[in-house]
Amino acid sequence: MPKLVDHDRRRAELARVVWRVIGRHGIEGATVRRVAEEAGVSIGGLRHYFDSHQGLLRFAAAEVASAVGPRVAAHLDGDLPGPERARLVLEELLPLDADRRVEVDVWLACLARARVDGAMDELRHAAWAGERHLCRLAVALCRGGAPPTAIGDELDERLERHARRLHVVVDGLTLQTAMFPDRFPVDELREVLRAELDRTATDPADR
Amino acid sequence: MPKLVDHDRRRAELARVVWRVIGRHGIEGATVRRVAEEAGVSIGGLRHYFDSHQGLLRFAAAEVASAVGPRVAAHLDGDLPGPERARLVLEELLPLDADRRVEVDVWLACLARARVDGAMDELRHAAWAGERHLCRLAVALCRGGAPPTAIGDELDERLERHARRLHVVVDGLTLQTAMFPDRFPVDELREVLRAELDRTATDPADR
DNA sequence: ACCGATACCGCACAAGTGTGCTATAAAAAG
DNA sequence: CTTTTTATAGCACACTTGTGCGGTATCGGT
Repeated sequence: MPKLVDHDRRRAELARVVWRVIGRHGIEGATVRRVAEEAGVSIGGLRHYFDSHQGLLRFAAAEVASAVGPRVAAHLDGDLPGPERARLVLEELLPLDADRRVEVDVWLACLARARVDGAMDELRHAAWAGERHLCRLAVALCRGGAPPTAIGDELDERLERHARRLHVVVDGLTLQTAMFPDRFPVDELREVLRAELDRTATDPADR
Repeated sequence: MPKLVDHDRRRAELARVVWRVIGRHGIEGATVRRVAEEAGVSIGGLRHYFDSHQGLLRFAAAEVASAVGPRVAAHLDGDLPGPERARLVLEELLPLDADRRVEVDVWLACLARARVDGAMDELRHAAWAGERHLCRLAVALCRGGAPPTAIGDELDERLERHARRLHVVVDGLTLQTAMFPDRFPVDELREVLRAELDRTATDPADR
């Protein structure tokens, strides 16, 4: 046998190449040939790890979820104050640097494609639920309440409203900074997020 | 000469067909052939009104701005109270019914393409400025202050912060309800928007 | 030393793409 | 009626796409 490569690791590497290509040429530019060329392999070599173009894109999309997960988990246990951890958690979802920027690009592109593809539907719903869960977690961290245990666990109505709002704000920040990075600098992003978390924490009169 | 059709009107009609196609098959499915077929014309007939595929898509994208403009203008002068008018204005940007839903689909698709195309760049920036202007207008309507006159006029720092936040919320609502219409029902959308406008109006302690 | 599995290559093909082009039908203008 | 202008049709071409398939080099196992 030849080099005997680690299949999973190689697939992950190739997925990063797909990210780069999508970031530069959009998802319609992420053709099999271009990804192969960018990865420095032949078109057949790519097909050895992904049996179809759809499968390649789906895996690349799933990889951003796999990349974000550990990063937020790292913030979950620590000795920082709750609101600070909430901020760090949600900031992992936002395009604050080049790496997260390309992740967001890929994610938005795949989200749009999921409306047509159907193969990414499962992933799309899982990601929504995961993001909502993180928002609930952030609310709990800001307020010092009991964090939700399983994904899907709702908070009580008052806090759930905060989670919904945070979710909307995070998605809005994502879209704006991804589509208009020149109009929306990152420090403005941080400021908006911090203000919303402050509001969640202090909760003035709570309506 | 034959029927002697109104060129502009026909182009607008064809643009609506492009909307339908994008709504159903995504922007990558909006090929010249499919649009022609859906419009009931031949591929050559389409090319008589649009000299290129890019031009077709660009015009279709510009048409959503042209469609939204008059609708918000209709809300601007009226005898309703300010906050109510602010709500109506911003709701015109959100996918609250099937028509606005397809507009949002088209808009998001073209926004994503603008990151690669370049031909839509001008339109993209104009739309951003327009949306920000409407948010400033909504703030002024909620607070009873003097509305901004020209697009690009900033409010004072306090109110500008509200406008930024509203802009983020509107975009977040747009993305969420467009991508996850099943998870985010329209009445929830209305509730979030109304809460944010309330906050803009009452402005509790203003940080 | 040999075998066979494995990683990778790259051509071939059908399908689909945008676009240029000519042809045709229709109706206003003379 | 004839002419001329316009709307529409649809074929042809070059090109790109995803994918199937046979070929080849490489290295671990025996």
